[in-house]
Amino acid sequence: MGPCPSDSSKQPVITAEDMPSQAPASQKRPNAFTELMNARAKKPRPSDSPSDSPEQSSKSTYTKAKTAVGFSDPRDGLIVYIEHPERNPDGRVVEYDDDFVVIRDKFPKASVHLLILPRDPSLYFRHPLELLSNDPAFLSKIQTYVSRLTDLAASELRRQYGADSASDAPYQSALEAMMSSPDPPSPSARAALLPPGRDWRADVVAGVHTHPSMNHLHIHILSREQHSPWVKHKKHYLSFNTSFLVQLHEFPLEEGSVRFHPGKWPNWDMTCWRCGQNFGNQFKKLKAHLEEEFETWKRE
Amino acid sequence: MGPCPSDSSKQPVITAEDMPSQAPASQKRPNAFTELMNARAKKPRPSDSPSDSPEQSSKSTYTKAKTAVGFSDPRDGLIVYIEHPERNPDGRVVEYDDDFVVIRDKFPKASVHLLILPRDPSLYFRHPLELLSNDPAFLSKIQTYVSRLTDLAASELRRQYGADSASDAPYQSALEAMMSSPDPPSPSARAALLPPGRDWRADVVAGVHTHPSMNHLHIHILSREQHSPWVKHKKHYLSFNTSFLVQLHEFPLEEGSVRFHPGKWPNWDMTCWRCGQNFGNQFKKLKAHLEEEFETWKRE
DNA sequence: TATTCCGATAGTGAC
DNA sequence: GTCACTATCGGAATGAG
Repeated sequence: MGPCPSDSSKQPVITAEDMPSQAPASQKRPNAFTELMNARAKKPRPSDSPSDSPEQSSKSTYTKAKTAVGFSDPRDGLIVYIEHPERNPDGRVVEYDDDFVVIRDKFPKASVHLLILPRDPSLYFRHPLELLSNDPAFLSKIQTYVSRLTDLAASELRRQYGADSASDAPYQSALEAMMSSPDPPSPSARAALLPPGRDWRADVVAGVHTHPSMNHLHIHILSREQHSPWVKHKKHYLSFNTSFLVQLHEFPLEEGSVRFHPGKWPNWDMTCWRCGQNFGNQFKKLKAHLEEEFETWKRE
Repeated sequence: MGPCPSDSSKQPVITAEDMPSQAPASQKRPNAFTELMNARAKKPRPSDSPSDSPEQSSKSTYTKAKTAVGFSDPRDGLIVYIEHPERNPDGRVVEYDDDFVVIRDKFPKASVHLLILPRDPSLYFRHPLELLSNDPAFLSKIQTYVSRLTDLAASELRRQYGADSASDAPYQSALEAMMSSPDPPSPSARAALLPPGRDWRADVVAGVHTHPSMNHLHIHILSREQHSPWVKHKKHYLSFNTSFLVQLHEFPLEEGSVRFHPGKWPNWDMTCWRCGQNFGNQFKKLKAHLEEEFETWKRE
């Protein structure tokens, strides 16, 4: 196989072989991981028996109540993943268990963009800043997920851009040599034998929006380069590149923090995440600039 | 010849036969009139000798000075008609003499839209409200032109829409009978022999903009129906359908009149000139409504 | 602060 | 207050049968 052109290499083709060993994927059925990342298959969650979940009926009641009054609200679009990850709607489910579903964002704002969806109905409509600031146990669980999913996102960045990256070249060439050797090591043994290469984790951010527009609680994990056709207007960009995004490592917020009330944040200037250049309200110019920064960034 | 579809009958095809006798066109070389309305030919003005006009050289100097500093200002776009009507630029010249040039507006905002352009360079940049309020002799000359050109515009409306008009039917049928008689009367004798038909003059307005955007003094004469693809946005419509247009019959304004300072007129609501319906800022809806009103209006 | 469509609004550059 | 082009900003609908 020759190198892929950059604009045709975005299909997730992660395999179990590509999974970095530092990702404790074994906690969460790594096969489901990688197969779901491929949008090919999913596995029923072990506890998905029809009778064991009282929330299941109440959730259905809730959904029906919403549709009974009229039309469905597009802001409720995440509920189908939360209630029926086993259906793998739109092929977006990456993994799930009793507590969380992880999906690829339907309108990704970066090369990698995952959402963590808590499944506990009592958490659906909690304000993310309040919850993550006041529920240490929940925060801790999320941090565990985020750490592991950051590795997943980093490996996906490596898959997409490793061949273009100068600083990843040692890893890439060592991997190629290893895989073409007569007796390749097992996947779990590989990482320890490879040079570190580029730290793709540094390009992954996780956090929540101060005022989410999708109704159900969700945590974003995405790469920071913001190279995506779905970044279409100012608020798309600002919502991931200002304090409107509260990153996981910033929690818990102190009570009464100004972060709870960002004011007229859509009026803030847009500044390049990489070089800091200020583009004011000129979104198109920012987009053109991001295209240039992307080309430089991926070659780092 | 069968009846023309309404959307293909806009080409000016006025002939000398069509000129209403009440238009004192003979004062202004009616042949030039009609031929220029056809955008086919023009005649040099009698006084256009190279040496008899000191303004001519000063005007050329002015033009050169403007172009010398760089590019020409599109707001000076009327100067070519004023200085060189004999060239009949773009075929838009309707008539001219030593004092005025009459052209068809390059971006007509109605079925008929003429401009009167005074040729005296000392008047070019006079404020139209001030000039028409304080120079009775000038106002009088303009009124004479406007009266005659209103007749011309009315005859053009008759040409375009007479066949569709219920109230013009007596005129139209009498004209047809007259022209198919064995011995048709001369053009100048016809009007006295025809019934009046529809009063198309009532649909013609004349006036000036309080803050013209074209630099050289110009007076508008146009039909009021505002049916034109060049009416493209709110200010186009408001500028002819509010007190921002000062009609000729309103002059002279009293000194200190509020008409000199219309304030934030582009924020005013748009209301239908015919039925008074208020469209606020909804230009597209107004446009659709004007289309309906046009169909009714022309059939009156 | 979900997308999408449509339209109103605003700034620019023309030459 | 020209036109024409681009882009920004703003509201409203948004499904399913």
